[in-house]
Amino acid sequence: MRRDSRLSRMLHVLLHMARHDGPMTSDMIAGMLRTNPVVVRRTMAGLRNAGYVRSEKGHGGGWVLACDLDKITLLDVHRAVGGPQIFAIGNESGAPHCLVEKLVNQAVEDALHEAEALLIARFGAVSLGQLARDFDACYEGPR
Amino acid sequence: MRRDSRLSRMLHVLLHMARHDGPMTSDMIAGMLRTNPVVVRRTMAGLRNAGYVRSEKGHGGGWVLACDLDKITLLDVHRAVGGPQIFAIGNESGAPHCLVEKLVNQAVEDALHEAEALLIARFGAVSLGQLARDFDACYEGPR
DNA sequence: ACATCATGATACATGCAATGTTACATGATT
DNA sequence: AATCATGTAACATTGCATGTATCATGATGT
Repeated sequence: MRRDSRLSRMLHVLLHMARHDGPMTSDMIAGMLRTNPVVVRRTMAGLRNAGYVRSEKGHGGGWVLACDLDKITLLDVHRAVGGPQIFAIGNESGAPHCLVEKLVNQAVEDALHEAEALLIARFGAVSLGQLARDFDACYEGPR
Repeated sequence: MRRDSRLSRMLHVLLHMARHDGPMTSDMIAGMLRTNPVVVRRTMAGLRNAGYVRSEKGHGGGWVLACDLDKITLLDVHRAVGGPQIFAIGNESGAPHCLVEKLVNQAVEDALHEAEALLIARFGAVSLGQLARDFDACYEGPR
């Protein structure tokens, strides 16, 4: 399976939207992401449903931010794009009949759950506003 | 993508091998895992290369443990089956041209690396010997 | 020797989910 | 009315684990 990059992509887009006057079209965004405008609309539909962006049709239309970047965390975006499976490894699907399998699955899942909890906590602790300020601090030089 | 269950499957097999006298054939193991003997040989080849099991051909042949379960951790097995990608999410493949993208990728990767480090540590801290003893304690009743 | 059993190895098929692509409908602006 | 942009549906592509078929190789038992 290919790696799911929707989170990164949407973070990338949202930061650019914050630094851009007026709406951005799906074509512009697709150019930035080196992909197809349909992929952009499909993915950003989740952000719109969550209330983070709005979209307008017609001349001068496109995508605009609908809330403060400080109100959005990485976790929010992760969930807005569908909250996909985090891990590529895991147990077989069905409930195990075998007691050994049960214990083994539990051991693996326990570790995965711990790692997931840490990841979710980290994602929840970083806001897009903070990322935007980090960017300014890094690339626009000190004042 | 389907979830990679080679780690769980191999742990399951190794614990059964420890509780089984004599070699186990790929057919027996395939029955336990509800899969195909070719899949078993393919996956267990990694364990053999790592020295955790041996395989013998012909009558009375099959798979046998080649070392103490206390010497094998979940991490060892994870690596022996190929040390596959842990996460289903991540950044786009190529190196980013855009500075915003660079920063965003870094933020996501930092969180992923932390979670991965925790998972690897947890996997490395659990031995198959310990799992076997846990099993006995749980399912064979107290003495 | 010879039949049988089991692994080793190769080649190809399948399933699944994100991604890519095409096509057309809908609504807003000029 | 023409143009622009999104919304949606349908289908193709890709990557990877898994499933499957087939034959070669080596070990064991008669």
